[in-house]
Amino acid sequence: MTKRLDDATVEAWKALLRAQRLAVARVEARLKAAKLPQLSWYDALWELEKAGESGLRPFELERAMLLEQYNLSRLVDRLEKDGLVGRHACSEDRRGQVLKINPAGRELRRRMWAIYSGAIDEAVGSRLTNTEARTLAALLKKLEQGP
Amino acid sequence: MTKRLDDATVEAWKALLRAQRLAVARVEARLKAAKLPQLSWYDALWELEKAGESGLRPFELERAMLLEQYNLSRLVDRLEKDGLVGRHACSEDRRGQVLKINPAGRELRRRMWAIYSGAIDEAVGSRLTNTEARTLAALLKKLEQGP
DNA sequence: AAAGATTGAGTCTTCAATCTTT
DNA sequence: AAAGATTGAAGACTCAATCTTT
Repeated sequence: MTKRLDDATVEAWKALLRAQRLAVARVEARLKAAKLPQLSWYDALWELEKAGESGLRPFELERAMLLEQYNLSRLVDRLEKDGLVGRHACSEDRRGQVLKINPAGRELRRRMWAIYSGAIDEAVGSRLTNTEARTLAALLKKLEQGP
Repeated sequence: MTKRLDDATVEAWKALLRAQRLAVARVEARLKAAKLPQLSWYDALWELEKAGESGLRPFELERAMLLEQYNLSRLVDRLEKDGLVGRHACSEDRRGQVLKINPAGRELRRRMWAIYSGAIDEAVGSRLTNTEARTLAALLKKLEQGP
């Protein structure tokens, strides 16, 4: 099935790039104004907090966040240096590690959410009705499907 | 007007981040496999090609592309170093310049489009009906509105 | 003072190579 | 050989400071 690239597709592509960049810029600006770190830190801390006591292997976090291996490795370096997460030996597989969030990491994530949630509402919630937001989410999820 | 952050909004936000990252990664991977440069090069070349003989001032291109000034300055450095665009003196305002695309820039943009268009179709077109694509574009455009 | 544009230094990302364990 | 993870070097981005012209 080789469909010709049509106008509606190009419009959707362009709008996707623009809207995401703008929305992320608005949210990041709010975090920065509150002297808080970037979104990627929030994502990592939140995944680790959800994982709880058992923590996550780097490759699991990597997949959850859609990051490259080396990229995650460096993000964890920074989080660890700031005492937000810990790298622990992995008993099942001696190649690997287990990442766990520290109390300071939970605390920072909480402070970030206070700002982040308001920023999401401003960037998305205030611009769409509830129904529109649901429709948008459903359409975007269709784009995530493989391959 | 302080609306409570609702579930639909959060879902839309998360889907926006994920879908855009995935789609851009897919498209960039295709360009890279064809040994072609990044999307930002395409955008800049296309804006300059549309502008034609009169070219664009850096600040105009900057606004069209949603880039910071310093960021654009460096992108233009790279395009210029590769002989794709030229910086010309501006007669109206001696602080400024005029950017114009070169023949080599037009040629590269054409070669990029051959890959890029197929990649957009794969990342977006093949996953949505025509109607869905139109709906998605319309909803995303609502997110672009000020302030 | 404000607008157009650039730059040095620092941070983050990417590429390719590496190391260890499976 | 393949999977988990890291690293040096190079590329791109960000911040704050700078320079010129308006």
